[in-house]
Amino acid sequence: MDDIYKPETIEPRAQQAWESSAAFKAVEDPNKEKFYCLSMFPYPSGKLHMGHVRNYTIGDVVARYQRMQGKSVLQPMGWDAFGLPAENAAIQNNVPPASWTYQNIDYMRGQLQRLGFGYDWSRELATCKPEYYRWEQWLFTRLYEKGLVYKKMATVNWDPVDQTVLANEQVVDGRGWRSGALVERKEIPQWFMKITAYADELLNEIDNLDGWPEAVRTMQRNWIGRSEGLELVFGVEGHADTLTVFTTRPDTLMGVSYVAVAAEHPLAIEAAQNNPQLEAFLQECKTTETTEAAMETMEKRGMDTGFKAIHPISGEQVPIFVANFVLMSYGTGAVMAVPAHDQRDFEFAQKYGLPIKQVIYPADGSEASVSDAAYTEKGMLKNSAEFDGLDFQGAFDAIAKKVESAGKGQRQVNFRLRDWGVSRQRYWGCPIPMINCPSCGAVPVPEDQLPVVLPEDIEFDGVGSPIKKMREFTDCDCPKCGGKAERETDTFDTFMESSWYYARYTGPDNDQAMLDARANYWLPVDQYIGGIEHAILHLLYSRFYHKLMRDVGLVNCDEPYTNLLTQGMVVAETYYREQDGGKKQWFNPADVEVERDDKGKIVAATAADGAAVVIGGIEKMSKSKNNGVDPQTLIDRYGADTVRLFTMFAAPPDQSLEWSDAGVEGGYRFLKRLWKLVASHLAEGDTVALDVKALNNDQKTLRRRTHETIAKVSDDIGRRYTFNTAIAAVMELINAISKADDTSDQGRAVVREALDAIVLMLSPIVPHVCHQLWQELGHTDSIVQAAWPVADASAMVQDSIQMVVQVNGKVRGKIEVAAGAANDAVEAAAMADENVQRFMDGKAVRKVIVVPGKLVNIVVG
RNA sequence: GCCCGGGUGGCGAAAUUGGUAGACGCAAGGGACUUAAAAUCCCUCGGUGGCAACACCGUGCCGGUUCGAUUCCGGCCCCGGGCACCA
Repeated sequence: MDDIYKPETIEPRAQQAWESSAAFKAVEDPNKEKFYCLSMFPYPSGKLHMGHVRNYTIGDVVARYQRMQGKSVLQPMGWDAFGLPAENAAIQNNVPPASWTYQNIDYMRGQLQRLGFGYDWSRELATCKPEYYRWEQWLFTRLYEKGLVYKKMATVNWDPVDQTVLANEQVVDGRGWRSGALVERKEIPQWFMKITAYADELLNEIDNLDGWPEAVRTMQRNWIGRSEGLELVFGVEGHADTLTVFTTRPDTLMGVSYVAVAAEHPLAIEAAQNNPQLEAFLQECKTTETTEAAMETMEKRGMDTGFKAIHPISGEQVPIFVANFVLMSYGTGAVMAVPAHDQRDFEFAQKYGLPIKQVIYPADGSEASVSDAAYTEKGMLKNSAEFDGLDFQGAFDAIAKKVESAGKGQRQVNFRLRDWGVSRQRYWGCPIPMINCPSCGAVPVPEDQLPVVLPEDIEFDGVGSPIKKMREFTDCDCPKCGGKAERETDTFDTFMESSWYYARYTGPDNDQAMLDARANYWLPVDQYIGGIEHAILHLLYSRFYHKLMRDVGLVNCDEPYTNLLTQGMVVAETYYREQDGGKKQWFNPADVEVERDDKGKIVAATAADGAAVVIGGIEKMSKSKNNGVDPQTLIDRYGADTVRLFTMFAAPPDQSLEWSDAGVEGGYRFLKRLWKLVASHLAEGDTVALDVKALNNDQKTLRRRTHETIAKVSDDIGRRYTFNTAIAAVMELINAISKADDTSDQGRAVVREALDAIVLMLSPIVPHVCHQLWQELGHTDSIVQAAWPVADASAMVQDSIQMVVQVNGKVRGKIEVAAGAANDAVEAAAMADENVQRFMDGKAVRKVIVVPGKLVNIVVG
């Protein structure tokens, strides 16, 4: 055996062995337990970043571990290939988005292979291929027939200079990122999927997802946001129209002092016709960003329309205001305001001199002022006419009954969750398979005309999607009436593709159907692994999609992912320089020199040109912030195993990982030690068979540590997913072996048993070096298929154990007692300890707590 | 602003169910080997005091529950993620 660790030799050799034996080919074997291990597929942005390496290493460790448990494993990989960055790159490099994407896929596939991940590459898919997205189009037309798809007006960011729709990411401080123009809100017709029709099921089944992190389940529950309330109809004085609002606090109804409507609301527009000031305000409202964060943090402003709303119970007239925080496309475009009991309404009322009428008081009769802030607790009603004295629920019921019988409202369950807008006015996406006919309206593309193929050979200038002007794409005949019609040129939200790819991996070669029987062998995914940033949107959309596919008969389970591991982000420091016009130029950490204070904190930074850059704070590694660390450099230098080892050792998987180059070297050193340990053991010649009855105490101790380590590592990898502590445990065992200097036959046999176990336990994490070491240790099977080691309980029995003795909760001594010693014997031994005696100091013993096997606490005083 | 996480040595972290705070590793310092360097090996390594034994302090901050709190509860500060068109 070569006594020097040479990853550059052993890694390609191991990979060839796996490839030629088709080691990771997934087989639908009905006689084996299946395990579907899935990592979130990457967007092919150019090259792998550390977040990918981390994600895919975790997945590969889990998949290899499960294979060693004897299961039939599916671990696939593919490409989330549609998206905005391809369009940006197309403009920058003057290359069509398709060829840019395909080049990136080729490069990144090579990187994944270089890292030795055990994927079944025969199942690889790319979402930008018609063979993939045709089924998405097919499902969409089925859902249209089922009434789960509809079109309505919705708000977008409009760049008035470029005459194009912008993504939220393309709006920087309220301006278009390319034109710099003030971005406006615009309402355009868009396609929606009725995710709200599944809101109840999506919410209720969260209770069953006990393999998911509690944080994600809570976030999803809050996002869906079920609330029970009342829909109320306000009349409008001198007007035929009415205003409908929803409230979860009908008990405060008698405290309503105004109603607020969106700037796009018909009443607002009507009022503005003879009011230039109001018209100017409506125009201003159009320039607020549409993100919820922007809406919630901006200054709340409004203006009186002059219209009066008629209270559904009192008949009192209250002013109707236009408010910049009400959006036409969310809910009914109107809200009722109770300044005394809602903080936002309170601030608005103070600003515009509107009445603040308190109608809720603490039930215990104490005082609650509304002069400085709203009183938002539930309590008892006053100043509410016939409802005085009722509590929240009593008032809710009474008011509901009253408005229902008057036909002015009804009880309603409302969800925060809104229907999913899937239209995007962009080129590089899946064409929406609909046709707009002047006489028939929207008509789905018939199945025999699918797929609607996105033209890939196009000129791309970045101002609008090129297919919108492409007559050969848009011109078509109406499938219904045969007349001239126009094809839809919007494309799907890219979340559509990522919502069902996990299912397509089970049968990616099927050109007759979206899914087949293989889906029901593999699904649901047993372990899904991906970034915490996907905790809500992607995971909720794909849960929704799974139910859609179930309800058209394609899958027979209810949820797509049984267990979920949300890995923390790989974060790094950001550096930038502000340019003219407020744009930021981002610098990669690799190109920045930093100055640290004596505590190691970064205090100043300079770029390669020697001039200072601004320290932008630690953020998720991303292309837009240019703070990614290129894993390729490390792979080239140390090999795949070192990179895999370090990413798994540096932090537990669900925690965010702050990148630092230091530490990788330590991983490399560890692998060299491991290699040398095996090499020097083998150099001493053959070992005899282990005879557990012939072991001396030291040999027993080392063997006990081996089996304790097996137990711990199995638990850490199989149950806890704390790979960092698993690696630490193996390191401790290796340190123990290195210290042992026992050249006797049985001494060497104990070491041999430990080495076999170590190589097996490390093989999911550092598979290349373990593949080689396994062979060197004389095994003829491939370690990929080898069985995971099992801890021998009889080897872990201990005769005596150490216990801690505390006096008043502070450690004052340690005692050695027989395992399983009785409490009073332990207590007596604790009292006898010299240092313990010193601290008891003749004081009265008030209490003694014995925690068997752990500690004794003597309370004196 | 709202929802969800996190905060422990110089650094990454460990402590799994309320029971020895700092395992394992990195960096640093000292030593061995070497003509030298690299590599490797050994030792030290939370702070303060002490020759030492040992003592006191210490898990973002303030308070509480408990024999005992990094862990549970209340309040606050800071950092990260998400907020529906980045993926």
